Amino acid sequence: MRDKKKRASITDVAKRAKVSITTVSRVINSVTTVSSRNRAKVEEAIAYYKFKPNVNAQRLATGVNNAIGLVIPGYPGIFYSFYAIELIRGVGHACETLRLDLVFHISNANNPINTHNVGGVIFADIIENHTHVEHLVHMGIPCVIINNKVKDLDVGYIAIDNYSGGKQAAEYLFGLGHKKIATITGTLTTQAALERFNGFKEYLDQQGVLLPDEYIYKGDYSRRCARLAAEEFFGRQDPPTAVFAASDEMALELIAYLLEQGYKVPDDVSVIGFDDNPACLYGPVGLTTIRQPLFEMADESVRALHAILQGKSKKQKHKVLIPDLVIRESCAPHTKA
Amino acid sequence: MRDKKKRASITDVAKRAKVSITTVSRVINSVTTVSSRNRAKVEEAIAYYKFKPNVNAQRLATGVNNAIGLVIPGYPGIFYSFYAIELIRGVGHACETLRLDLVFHISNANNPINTHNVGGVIFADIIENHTHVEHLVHMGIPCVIINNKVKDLDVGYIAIDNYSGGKQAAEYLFGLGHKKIATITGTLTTQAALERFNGFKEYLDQQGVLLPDEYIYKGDYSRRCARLAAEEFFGRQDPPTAVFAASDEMALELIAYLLEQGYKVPDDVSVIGFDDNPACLYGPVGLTTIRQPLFEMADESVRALHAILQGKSKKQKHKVLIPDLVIRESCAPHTKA
DNA sequence: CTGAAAGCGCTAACAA
DNA sequence: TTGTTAGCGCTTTCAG
Repeated sequence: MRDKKKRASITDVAKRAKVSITTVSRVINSVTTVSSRNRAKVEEAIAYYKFKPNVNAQRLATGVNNAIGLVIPGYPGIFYSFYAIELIRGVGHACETLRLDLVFHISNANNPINTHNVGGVIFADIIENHTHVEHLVHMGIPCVIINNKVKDLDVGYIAIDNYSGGKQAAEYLFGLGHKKIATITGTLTTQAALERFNGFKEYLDQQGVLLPDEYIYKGDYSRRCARLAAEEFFGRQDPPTAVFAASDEMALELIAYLLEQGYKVPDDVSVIGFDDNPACLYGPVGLTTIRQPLFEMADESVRALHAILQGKSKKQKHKVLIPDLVIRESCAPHTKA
Repeated sequence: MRDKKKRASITDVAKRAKVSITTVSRVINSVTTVSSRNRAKVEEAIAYYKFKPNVNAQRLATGVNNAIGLVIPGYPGIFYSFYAIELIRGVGHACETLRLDLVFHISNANNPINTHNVGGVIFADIIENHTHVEHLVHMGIPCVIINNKVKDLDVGYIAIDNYSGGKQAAEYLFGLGHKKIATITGTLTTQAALERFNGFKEYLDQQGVLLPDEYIYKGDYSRRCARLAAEEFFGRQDPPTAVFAASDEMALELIAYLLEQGYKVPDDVSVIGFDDNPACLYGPVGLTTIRQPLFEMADESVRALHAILQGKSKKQKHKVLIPDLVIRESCAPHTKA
């Protein structure tokens, strides 16, 4: 809408302070070459009008755009995942401290989003969005992808080594003497979940431990699927003695099921999760898990983009963080037979 | 940053199409008075350059700003609440369909946020932000507050009747024959949690049911506090037979505790929540709760703001939705003694 | 149906 | 240290 009572412009301020608009611009932008006398006058006028520079005009004039877009995949349930929440939190926080505008986009395959008017874009994930990223790259808009090592495009990425994470989980369980190990995977169409699973499976393979199909439940990070997996694993005659869940949420639901059924955790069944979701700290059993530094990843990605926007960096940053094992109480050595 | 390879501008398109920029502007804005011949030429040129109009220039020229800000209070844990997530989801969704830019702000008392460059602002809550809202109102920026009936400022609000919600919970439990009823409240510094508590308490008062201090745990919506409350309520010699938790999350943690301790839900203890958080559908016991239409509230608030931005509406909208009881399995009639 | 020209509010040479 | 001036990319009268 047109502002009824137009907001004061730089011209109004300049008039009242009896200086040129350039001088006003200078004090707005903290340029030092302004006499303290003039500065005072300008500041008075700014205060008088409660003047705020028009950001659109600034952006148009400078060509710099201090806004970044965050694209979150829009599939149902995404907002209930620790993953997405941590990223939003991390990106939001970083933007607030760097004084960047955060423009939020929920992507949706059939409703291509408009990430114009931002200086750069962060993708929380790249599912269904590859062509979108391509397009932005083509337009010269810098992109940073979180948790997906995109090598075929000129974009930055900040990921974690999911393969290592899965492997660490397997290693820990195996080291505890478990042989009958099951897993509930994440959404295997994502690179992250797939690598996590591969790291897990391949380590076990190398140790000569069989991971039969009945011990693999292809999940989607939801509590619901964790319960279904639990029913499947522990409904059969030869249940596993340890389970690796690809997210803490799933691990928690699994533990809840186990306790309901009268199993003891970790005495009867060891459970290891993935994420290090603090919401899982207050459950009945402290959850052993693989810590994924989501918040830091988000933070890093904003900083990477910021560096590019400021022209401080010209090349895209690629970074892979290593997740680590957090031992609490949900896993125990396998003793029986 | 300055774009290295500058994006094509309207001038480039005009040149290639051999028309004036005015004509290009017309096709961009779907003005009908353009010959189909010219339209075709312009469209070709637009496609050729993959031209996107510069939003800053558009906003500067028209004075309309199709971006809205969403302010989320920044206290720890906010991002783990169903409340905030639903609002973000709802606002995000509405913005996507209305083609508004959503600028996301995490407010923080000591770091006043910059909600400039938006046409209007939605506050997910108003804690610590009253002066901020005041300031925006003064600047002529329309604001809509969610879940807080602000009457002393010219702002819109979309809220739910929390008093009624609390009352309904009490009514249901009382109707089931319970007399020893406890409650875990939300953060009582918020209007919403306070009204919810008042509705609950006053109904019980009216029925002559005592709500002693030992049966009131002042919580903060976290699972952690729910567990502490549970330990307090059920650690004493005279535990309640029913509990109203001001959020489903807390109700769920309470139930988890109860099951761990060998209580049966709802046979030994009835539990009612608040929210209708779908994440609570897959627990061991279907949760009876008071449904709070957060998503709709968010949606409504965006539409209200949008109407104002479009000039279709001039007066601020005030709306109070009524929450409703959703009966599942976590409450049972009180039979004993 | 089309185009020339005047801004929108601000920044950034360039002069003074 | 200051001001003049020319844009940034687009919309919008207003003539034609």
